[in-house]
Amino acid sequence: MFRINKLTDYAVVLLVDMARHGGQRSAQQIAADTGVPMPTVAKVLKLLARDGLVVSTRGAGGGYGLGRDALQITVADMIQAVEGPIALTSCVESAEDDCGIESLCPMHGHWNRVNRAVHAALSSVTLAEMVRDPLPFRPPVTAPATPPVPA
Amino acid sequence: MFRINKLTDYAVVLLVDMARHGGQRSAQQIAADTGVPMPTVAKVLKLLARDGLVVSTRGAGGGYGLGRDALQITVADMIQAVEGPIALTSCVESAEDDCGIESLCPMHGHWNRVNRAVHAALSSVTLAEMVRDPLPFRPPVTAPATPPVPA
DNA sequence: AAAAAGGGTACCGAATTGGTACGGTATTCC
DNA sequence: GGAATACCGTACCAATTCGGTACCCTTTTT
Repeated sequence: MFRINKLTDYAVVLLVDMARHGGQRSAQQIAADTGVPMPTVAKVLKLLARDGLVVSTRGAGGGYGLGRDALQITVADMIQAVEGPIALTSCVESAEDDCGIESLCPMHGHWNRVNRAVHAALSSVTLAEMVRDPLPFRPPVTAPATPPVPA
Repeated sequence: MFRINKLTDYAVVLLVDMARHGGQRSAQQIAADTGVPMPTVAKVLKLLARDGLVVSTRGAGGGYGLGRDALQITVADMIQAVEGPIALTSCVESAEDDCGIESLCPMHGHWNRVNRAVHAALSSVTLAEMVRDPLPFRPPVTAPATPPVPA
């Protein structure tokens, strides 16, 4: 697991489509263009608009456009807009949860460190990069340099 | 969101506890020590054992011990052991899912790039580091350098 | 005013997750 | 050699979360 929401995946699809076309386009156009069902498009775009990643124009002839340059929109931004603050554990962000277990909490300083590293990684890829080149597609990383230890 | 499983959080707690004590200890001891309910401890330790992060000894006087040096166990290892391969989207790992939507799939080369960055970040923190210093605890990163765009 | 287009809320079904229970197997000690 | 200890494995249930849809309102243009 450890995967992003489907909605976030949609968000990327929509944003890339918008970046490719440029200007204002209606949610319906975008939906027809990407194949994502219209109600879902509306939902995602609204989330993105809340964080300023896209801007909306109401009324006839309105629609959505990118809120800022594609170079200024990172994957971290998208994930945050759709899924809320990037926090790997419940307590990192605001400590509103009391974690239940005592011996668990002293750990969160470390999670914070990990969290920062992940956030940096996610901020390193921009929408502009995704729009550019089609896809290099290198082999996945699912089997990294940690071979199982023989018993 | 974008957070790890509770079970993964437990895994860290258990591993840190084991690293602190060293040697073989029974699941019950570890459970009593950490406050994590016994059945859950057993479940998590079994997952960790499957990937070689811990080794088990059966029978009376048996128990669990670290499978390798704490320096060789990374956060990425733990997450993978508990939650399966680290893949941000469904299709990155094995392409068994057909993604449903056509225009979505050309995106996964990029997700792969992001995935690799995240994996590197998670591999950069080891169990040994988590066992060491109590906690520096710096401010969270939930509000990064991307201010909302004024309408 | 009427039509077009986004805004917002609420709700429901489905999938995942967290947690528990139960019986089985291996090893040690008496 | 039997009993106690401790891990092994599967299956199951409850609860939370997620994805998706429907409905109605507000704004703007023609």
